[in-house]
Amino acid sequence: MKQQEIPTPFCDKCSMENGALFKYLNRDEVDKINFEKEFRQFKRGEILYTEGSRISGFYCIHTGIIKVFKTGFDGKEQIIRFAKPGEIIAYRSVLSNEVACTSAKVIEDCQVCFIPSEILISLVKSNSTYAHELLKLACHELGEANSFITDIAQKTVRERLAEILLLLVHDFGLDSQNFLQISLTREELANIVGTATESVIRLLSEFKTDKLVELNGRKIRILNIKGLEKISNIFN
Amino acid sequence: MKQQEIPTPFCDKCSMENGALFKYLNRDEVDKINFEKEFRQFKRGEILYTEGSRISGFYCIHTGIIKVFKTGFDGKEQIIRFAKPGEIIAYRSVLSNEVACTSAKVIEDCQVCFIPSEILISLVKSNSTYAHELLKLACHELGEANSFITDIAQKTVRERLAEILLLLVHDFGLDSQNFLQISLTREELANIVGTATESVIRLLSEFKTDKLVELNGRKIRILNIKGLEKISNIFN
DNA sequence: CGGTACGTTGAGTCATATCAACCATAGTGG
DNA sequence: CCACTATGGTTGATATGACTCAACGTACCG
Repeated sequence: MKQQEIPTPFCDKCSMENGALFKYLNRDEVDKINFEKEFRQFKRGEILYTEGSRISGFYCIHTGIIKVFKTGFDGKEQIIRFAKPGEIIAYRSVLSNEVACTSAKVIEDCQVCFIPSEILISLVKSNSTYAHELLKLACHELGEANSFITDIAQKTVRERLAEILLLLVHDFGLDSQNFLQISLTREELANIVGTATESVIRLLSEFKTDKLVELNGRKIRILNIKGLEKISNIFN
Repeated sequence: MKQQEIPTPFCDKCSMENGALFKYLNRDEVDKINFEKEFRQFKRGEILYTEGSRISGFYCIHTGIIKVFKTGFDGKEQIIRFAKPGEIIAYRSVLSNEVACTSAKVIEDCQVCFIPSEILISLVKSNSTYAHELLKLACHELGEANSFITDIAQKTVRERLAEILLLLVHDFGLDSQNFLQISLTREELANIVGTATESVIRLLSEFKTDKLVELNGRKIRILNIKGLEKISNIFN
């Protein structure tokens, strides 16, 4: 009953256009996914899966934003990445057949499709172009992880914060008034940068005095991209 | 001529046994690799490839140890991982078709096989089991990268150094007298941990006073694994 | 024998974490 | 409707881990 209230998203459309990953599937394969997939909705704060659990499928994001994070030994979150519409999460665990190495929590209410592991595995086996695309995706993420490691190991908190702001601009964009199109708590920002909440607050307000950003609670307006680039030492 | 002086390694043997990756290939595929591959030798300090360059193939390590690292914007190395016999490097760039995001430098004299990109790509296309294994490898490395990010972001240098020592024990083992089977400069250790050389020196000598290790130049003798585990807060 | 690379130690500095207090906001329940 | 509580944001004071700089020791190498 409930399923009729919620219009099931045009997943084949979503798949073919949004997610670069699905455009290599043929009609039959897309039909199979559409048949097997399960549509789900989550609200901010809800958890899709947690670190250490065994995963029975992966998620394709239709709307909303999800944060993927690890929990350090003292309980502090380290945000690894964000997933937005068109992207998939949990595929790492499915493909490596390991337990989840991260947890996933909703940042902005989302609609997702849950697709059973076997589908992904069978696609890898039957569609070599698709397998290659998945490899590209995984290898690309690996490259990004390597950069992130180097940054955290070598840059100051100040540099990293500037860099993360730019990364968020790149990934989520700005609205017509240059407000960042993703809204995070200071704590979440700290958990990306890998620092304390108070440090983020202090540095943000420094950026504000330097006319690099404007602050309105969680709304961050980006005033000077060049300035942030300079601070972040972004070009390697 | 020179090639006759150096006995070409039994790469199909090496391939089938050492490298988990190659055991999924059939006779024809192994033959093709053996035909196309190029045997190469490098001495400590030599460079196999550098960050930013386009890669025309990947390397399979037969003997020796190679460090894979990124160069930070101030020229400081961040070691991402070590590659040892049976492992492959540079596959990330080949598969993602991106320029190298790391450099590779010899730590211990090595013999490697260089295998052209096309071979790897064609294997991915023709052998789905192999593609799946590569995916597992990449996804597994991704999981390790995520852990490393969390560690660097949250743990102290002291904790990380202890953890790295344990990781080296795990990956390279101890000899009969409990000496670590890989020899690194203090600077290299620092470049894994993500700290300054002096900090590594100071912490190592603290570990020594605490009877956790014994130091003999680059030879490190591990005396108390449990103690190091305790310091490293290793169990997440 | 001088040169080069590596290792060690000490002293001083600074960025960042920690601790604590306080304010703002919104949701809850009596 | 108002106190109540929880959550998040901010600021200040203080502590300290880790970096930097500098000097010096050591070992190997041609």
